[in-house]
Amino acid sequence: MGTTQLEKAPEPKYWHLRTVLTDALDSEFAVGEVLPNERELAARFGVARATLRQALEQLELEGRLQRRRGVGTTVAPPRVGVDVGPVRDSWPGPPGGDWQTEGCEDVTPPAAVVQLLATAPDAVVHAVRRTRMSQGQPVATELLYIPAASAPSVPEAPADTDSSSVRAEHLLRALHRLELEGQDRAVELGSAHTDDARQLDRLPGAPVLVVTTRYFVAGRTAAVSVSTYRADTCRLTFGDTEPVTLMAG
Amino acid sequence: MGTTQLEKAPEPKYWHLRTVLTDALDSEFAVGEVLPNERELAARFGVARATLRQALEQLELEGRLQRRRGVGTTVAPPRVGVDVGPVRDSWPGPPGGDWQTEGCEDVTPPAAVVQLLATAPDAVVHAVRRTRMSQGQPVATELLYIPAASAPSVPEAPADTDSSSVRAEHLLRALHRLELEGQDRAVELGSAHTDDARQLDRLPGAPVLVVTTRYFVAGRTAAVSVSTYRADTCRLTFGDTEPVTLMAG
DNA sequence: TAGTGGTCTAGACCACAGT
DNA sequence: CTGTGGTCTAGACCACTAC
Repeated sequence: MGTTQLEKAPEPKYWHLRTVLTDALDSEFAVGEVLPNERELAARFGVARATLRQALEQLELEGRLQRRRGVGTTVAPPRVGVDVGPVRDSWPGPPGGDWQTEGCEDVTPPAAVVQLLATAPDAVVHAVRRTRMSQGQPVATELLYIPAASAPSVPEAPADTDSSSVRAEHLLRALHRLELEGQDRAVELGSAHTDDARQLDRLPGAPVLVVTTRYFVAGRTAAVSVSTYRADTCRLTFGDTEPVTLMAG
Repeated sequence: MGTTQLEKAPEPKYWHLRTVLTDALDSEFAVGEVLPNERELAARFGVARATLRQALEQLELEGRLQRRRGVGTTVAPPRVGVDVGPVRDSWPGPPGGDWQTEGCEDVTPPAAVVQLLATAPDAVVHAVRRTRMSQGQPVATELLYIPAASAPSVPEAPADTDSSSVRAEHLLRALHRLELEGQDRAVELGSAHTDDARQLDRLPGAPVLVVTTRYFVAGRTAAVSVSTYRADTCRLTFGDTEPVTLMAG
């Protein structure tokens, strides 16, 4: 046998590159430091730029790198833990939190939401748009779908003079008057659509964690929120228990 | 002005393709149906294969498509909701669940886990490996890290004759004897490493949802589990409240 | 063996940020 | 303007599955 090894499946180059770069990031780079540009890195490793980029994409997805067009590739800080858990079953609102309500529209929600709300397929519901900030950066956008039945005090077609964000506050207050029985969450991977991508300062298709929350009132789903978190920078935390003394620096 | 439009930023081809294909999947394809191969699709849309593949990658990431080398691209079924929530604060175990314990090893855990366990950086801890099945397919692998202090009844260095999976059962039973005070979860995006990828029937680097759970006993972290779920096929559900009557088909 | 998706290349051009 | 990452191309070859 001419070959000294059986070597069934050679590791792909981009995966090996990812490993090498991971180790380099751990040992030789500081957070915020800028890496050499892609063309130089590719040359240095003896691969095509596309292959090098495949490795960088992995690392960006894992939250190790941050790439900005026209600027360069920098070492990303550790992911920020954003709390998504049920601190207490409660309605969304602006109680000192880091959420910021942007405004509201009347829309026919996507099919998945229609199914959760059990409304008519072409029914128009209120939709409050909010943004979540963390450490000065937007980390999530949210669309809170509120069927008209859940907010009867808010007029269907508001006067144009009624500011969109004022109306959003009305809707949230209307929700708070309902007695919340419980909620329900699901997390899945998605890709940022054009609007979300722009708000999150990402390109279309960027990986996001989509958190879908159902709000129950009187045995029915009174509202549904769909929150879109940047998957590269966020770690979603669920505090299932009362806060425990942190023991890890 | 020669141009009739301002047209600031034209949509990337791969993103437009993704939209077109999404609509096509919604209207013209059934679950399980196989799509034309990539070379033909690329020709049909008048783009290079790499561009077409960029769109397919998006759709696979979103759980709309399933691609298998040597076979083809098929329309994926809707994501399966796997429950990850605190049905009741409880230790992991095989109480009729869909978890299957594979065996155990003694390892020095990764830095992130060491930090959570607050053990010495080079300390060896027990690690029970489990796999979660759903609808006949593996959807997650898990490594449950148990410091020796949390399972004093299990010998440090077992006889080789002691089967790995038998020892794993011993470790789980030892945990069950401790009074669990609470738990803690975090979800983030990761990429499947070589071992996990193989167990999940994916390629290295495949997107996964990593669920990190801390188990608290006597005010300290008695164990940490790191579960790796296929991000393309799984939707993680957190039943924060007692089960509510489903109302959406 | 034939056909599929996965990897890799060596280019080109574009959009954007900073000067 | 220059330099960066983002998009796109037209090929080639490889690994795998199924017949």
